[in-house]
Amino acid sequence: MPDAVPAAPRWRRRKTARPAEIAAAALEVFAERGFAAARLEDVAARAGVSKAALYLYFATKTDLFRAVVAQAVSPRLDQARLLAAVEDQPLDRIVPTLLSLIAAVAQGSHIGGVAKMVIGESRNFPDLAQIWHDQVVSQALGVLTAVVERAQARGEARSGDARLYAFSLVGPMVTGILWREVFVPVGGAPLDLADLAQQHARAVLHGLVTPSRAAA
Amino acid sequence: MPDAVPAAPRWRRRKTARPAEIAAAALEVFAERGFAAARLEDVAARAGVSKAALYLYFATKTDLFRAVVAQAVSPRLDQARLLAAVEDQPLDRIVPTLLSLIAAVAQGSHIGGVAKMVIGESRNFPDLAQIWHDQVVSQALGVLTAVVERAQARGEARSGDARLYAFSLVGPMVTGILWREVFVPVGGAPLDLADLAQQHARAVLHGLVTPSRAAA
DNA sequence: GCTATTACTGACCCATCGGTCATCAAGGTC
DNA sequence: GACCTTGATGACCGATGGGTCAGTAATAGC
Repeated sequence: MPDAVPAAPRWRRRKTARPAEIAAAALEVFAERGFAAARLEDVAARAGVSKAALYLYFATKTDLFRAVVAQAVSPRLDQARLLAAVEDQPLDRIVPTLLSLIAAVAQGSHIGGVAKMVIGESRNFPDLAQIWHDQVVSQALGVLTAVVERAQARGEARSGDARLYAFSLVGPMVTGILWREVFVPVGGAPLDLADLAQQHARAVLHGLVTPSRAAA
Repeated sequence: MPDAVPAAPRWRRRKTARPAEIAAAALEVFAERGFAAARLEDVAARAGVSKAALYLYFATKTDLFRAVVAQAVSPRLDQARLLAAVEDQPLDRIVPTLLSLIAAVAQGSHIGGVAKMVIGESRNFPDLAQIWHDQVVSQALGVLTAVVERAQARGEARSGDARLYAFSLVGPMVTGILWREVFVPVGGAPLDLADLAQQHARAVLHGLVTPSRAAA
């Protein structure tokens, strides 16, 4: 035999890369199984690392969970602020834009999975539900409420509770996102969020009832 | 001392009453903690029975879970059929009725909790998500889709994908129910489902944009 | 009352999984 | 190339909680 082949080392030291990799793996596992049912062994395996290595970067399973949610939240925050910036356009121009953006964000991220997980574990981790509420849901709802109020002030939108109207606007998107997350994997009919955004925007803005018959 | 007081027996034999009581207790615990984090000991305690007694009526924790969901589902099924019966009224009469009914049902039952639990455990118990889909969500969505299609056939509703319109109709209610379940306990602003039903009905039917400006 | 039946319990077993630790080896430094 | 720091590991511990079972006491039948 020739000189021993310099076999690939059994592992490498990658202090900076690890945390993000672990958090990403954890996101997947938590989103699939929920917090309680997720096994750290699985997270470790998916991150290509031993279970003990997790504890070099995260003190407890709960801390890891928090980190994962926080990581999933912060990029969305920026997006929410971006939304807020667009505000001063007529209602029937801004609403389709906002809803389409929600659709796009939902498709290009793991928000659905995180939402599912936060919903499922909300009683066990109230502080997490709170973070999610304060930093994501409440923000988004606030932006929409403000948009509606502004439109009302301009006499452009029907009077009524602006916050409830915000529910009218996002509700179908939220439901659609959860639908895809929960029911499509078990045989539910697929759902195109972009189509939903488009059509729902038209519906809430101008009404489902055909104009000829409308009589508020 | 006089004759021994005939102390209340330490427990009673109540073969027929137990299963329902256990299922009710389990509903509460599962809805609070989710499946994995729920302890059978807690279920037993809340049912006023020992843990071992659970196994006289349910073979495994999973079976108990199934029973709970099934029990929560079947009454709703009837309600769904009832909905379907009302169908042939003008859209702007039937929609407020349906949405208000959803609000009432949500307030008078544990549907919210069950939904939360099914969402959270959907990957761990796909068959449960399926049951819930087939027997509740899909039914309800079907009723709404049919209502919309009928209205479209009468030229009463705007054209478009009837199923997506069904999302436009229920989405805000679903979101509201989850809001109450998840965020209100951690400081989210309270939400009146009846108000939401009322106002949302007006919004989707006749449009958020003030009639004078409307121009589909 | 006496007995047979069985609903119910308390104490136990043991698999799973979060968390720890002694040890190893990658790789920077001189 | 020798040494040291430290990222990483595998084998382990202990608690938790699902599930079991021999025994106990409520009650139906006579």
